[in-house]
Amino acid sequence: MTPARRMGPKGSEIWHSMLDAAEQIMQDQGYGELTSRSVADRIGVKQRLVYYYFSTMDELIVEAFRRAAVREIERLELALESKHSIRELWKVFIETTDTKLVSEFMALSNRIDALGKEVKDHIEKCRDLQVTGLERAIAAKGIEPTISPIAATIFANAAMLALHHEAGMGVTSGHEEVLKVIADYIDLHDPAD
Amino acid sequence: MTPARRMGPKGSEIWHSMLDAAEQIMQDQGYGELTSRSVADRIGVKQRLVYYYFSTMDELIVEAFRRAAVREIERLELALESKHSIRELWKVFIETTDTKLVSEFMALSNRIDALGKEVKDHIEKCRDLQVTGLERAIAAKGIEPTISPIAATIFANAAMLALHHEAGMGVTSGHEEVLKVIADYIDLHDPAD
DNA sequence: GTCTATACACCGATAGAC
DNA sequence: GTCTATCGGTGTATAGAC
Repeated sequence: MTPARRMGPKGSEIWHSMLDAAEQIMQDQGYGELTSRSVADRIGVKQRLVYYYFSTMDELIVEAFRRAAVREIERLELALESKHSIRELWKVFIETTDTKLVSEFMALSNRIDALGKEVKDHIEKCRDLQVTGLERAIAAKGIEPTISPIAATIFANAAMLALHHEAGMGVTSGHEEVLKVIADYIDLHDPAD
Repeated sequence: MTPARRMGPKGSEIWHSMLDAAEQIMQDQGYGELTSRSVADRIGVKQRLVYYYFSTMDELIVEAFRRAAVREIERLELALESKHSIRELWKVFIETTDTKLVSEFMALSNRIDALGKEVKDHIEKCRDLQVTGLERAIAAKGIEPTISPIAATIFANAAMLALHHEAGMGVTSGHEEVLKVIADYIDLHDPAD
């Protein structure tokens, strides 16, 4: 056994700022530009320090995902407690999900096995929360759902990702129509008081 | 003006095989592994030759996308001529679209401007063909559509991308339900004889 | 058309001083 | 904790021989 390299504390201020930098780089330039040097440059330290806080770049990436995933679950759980949970769950996704970051992590998960596992777990956790919220709301209002809660969840999330993606490229045809379908679905299953 | 470097002919056999290699590398390993060396290795030539056929790697990537896009348009146009055009259009997407490749090109389009333009044009072209086919089929059968053709097109494509992605990661919950919703939509708007 | 050889930049990761 | 310095590897791209 080679002795473990001396390492910095998880959760410290600089640890967080490195993950912040990593997120920003992936958003702005894609994972191809995410390197120990680009992270260090962005927060004004030397490259060597990145390897004091993370043993490999892959580990940094996995930690960045894990932190972002925890945040998203917290937002979803908060929305679930709301009176208008369907509306709030949808707002969490449409307003706070960073679709660019999502794509980068999904692409990376193909070549970093540890990340693939994290991503899979996270998707399943999110889906459970959303479906549970939808089912509960439907049961409470005593409405017959037009399509199954799980299918509705998948359609809504997939469409939102696509719309964000396309908008980022300058394509917007049909977007209004899609949002209207979703809004109608919400109005039907979670009517305002 | 620096004189243009001597270049190999577009469309030659080896030109195509280089683009084939590029596609395969992106599918298997992601665009991070797409390099002049990996392309050359895969077809058994030396790295230098890639720069005889393409002036930069970005150009190779754009050409790879352009070739794939032309193929997809051809498949869609063929499907449009069919009697059951909705069914056939859907089959083109679900059976022949390589979603992994799509994601890679979409990610790349954020940092290669020339590619971004190509991708935007292609999305719009595909959407037009699909929507036209759907509208025509609906008019021919004299049916009142449940949701607008363009929204249906976007939902279906987005859902298919998401399902493929998730399946690739081992997530399959809710997939059957989504496919059933789409199948029902098709049955309703494009009934078999 | 295809090759050898090479320039130069940048990557991940480590040794070890302060 | 943060640094300087450095290794070996690999990337893009070019010069120029055959």
